[in-house]
Amino acid sequence: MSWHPEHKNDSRQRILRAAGELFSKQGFDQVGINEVMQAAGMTRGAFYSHFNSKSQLYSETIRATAQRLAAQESSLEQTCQSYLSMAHRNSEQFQCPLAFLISDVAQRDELVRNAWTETFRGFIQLIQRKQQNDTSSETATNTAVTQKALQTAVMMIGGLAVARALNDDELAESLLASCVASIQTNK
Amino acid sequence: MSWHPEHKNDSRQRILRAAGELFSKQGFDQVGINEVMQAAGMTRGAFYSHFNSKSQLYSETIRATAQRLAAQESSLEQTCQSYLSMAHRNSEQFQCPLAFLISDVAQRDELVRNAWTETFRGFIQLIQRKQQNDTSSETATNTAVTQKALQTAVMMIGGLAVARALNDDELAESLLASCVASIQTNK
DNA sequence: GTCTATAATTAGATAGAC
DNA sequence: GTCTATCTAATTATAGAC
Repeated sequence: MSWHPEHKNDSRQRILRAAGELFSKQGFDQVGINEVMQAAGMTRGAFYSHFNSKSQLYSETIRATAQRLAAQESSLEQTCQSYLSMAHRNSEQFQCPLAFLISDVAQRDELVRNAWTETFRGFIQLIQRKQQNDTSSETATNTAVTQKALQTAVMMIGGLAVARALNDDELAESLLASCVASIQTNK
Repeated sequence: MSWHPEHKNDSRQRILRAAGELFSKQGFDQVGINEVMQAAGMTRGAFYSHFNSKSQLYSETIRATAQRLAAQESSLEQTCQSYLSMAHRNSEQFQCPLAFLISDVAQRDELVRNAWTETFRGFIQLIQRKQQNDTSSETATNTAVTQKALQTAVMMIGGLAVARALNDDELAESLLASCVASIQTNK
């Protein structure tokens, strides 16, 4: 079973995917290494030949999940609507770690917080690129562009995080719609 | 020491205050009952004559902390600026549970999620009252007023939560400023 | 009402066989 | 590289003395 050099990387990717889903759904502390490894089709003992610690798994999970999500290219309007949707809020897979782990991350070590912060920076750059595509020729200053991107990012990440915390589907749905409207007005 | 009928309530309030600070700072799972009780000046065994479970403590902590914060009356502009400040982000006390526990809450039981959701509803009503005080005579529809309040709430809660997650003080500070500007423009 | 002592469970991490 | 077995430490919750 361990003959091919690809095998180790396959196992690693399975672990990262399983961790991405479980951490987003249940939070870092409530998910054990045992649970992650079983979801990845292995047992506890195999974990430490892939990662040094549970904390390292966390930081790499944030980066890997975000990369997977950023790979989907589309306009700002399309991105916002699918990001701020009930489908994303209720999804078992493909949840954005910036929103689903936002308050969880603040309590962790430097490794994890750096991963989240750098992922956020990438998110801002992505939004800036999309906003510049929408408005063809632009006279706005650099700081104004950055400020608008920060506002859009907060509305997206914050809106999804609030919708996820709310125990009321109707309220969550109208809140998400209000966030989409806010971004389109501010465009 | 347990002669006065006020004594039990005093102990309870000390537990709720200690839990409010510790949960916001470190998250629910990373704080033990032992730690909470020591911060409140008691030992582990006394906990269960005040609360039935750790989860019940969590839900009551959210309500109690939010009530304490909502007691401060001021204009929307003042409220936003102190809410979206580095002082609030870095505070050891008086952190808003809506922001500091936002992704933590989504994973908990009904008791906790109901407490957060009802606190959020109170927050929306508070914002609506303040927004109506600012604009004297208003022709806006009810749904438009609610939508604006939801957007303001997401910008406040989301902005503070993102600033707290960021491992970069400068970026956090300019992000908070962008959120304040967004709310003032949308007013 | 608060204490000390303890029960019962679970976690992250390591050791060594294959 | 993955397995089983185990170490050590921490947790929530309970029992019973004062």
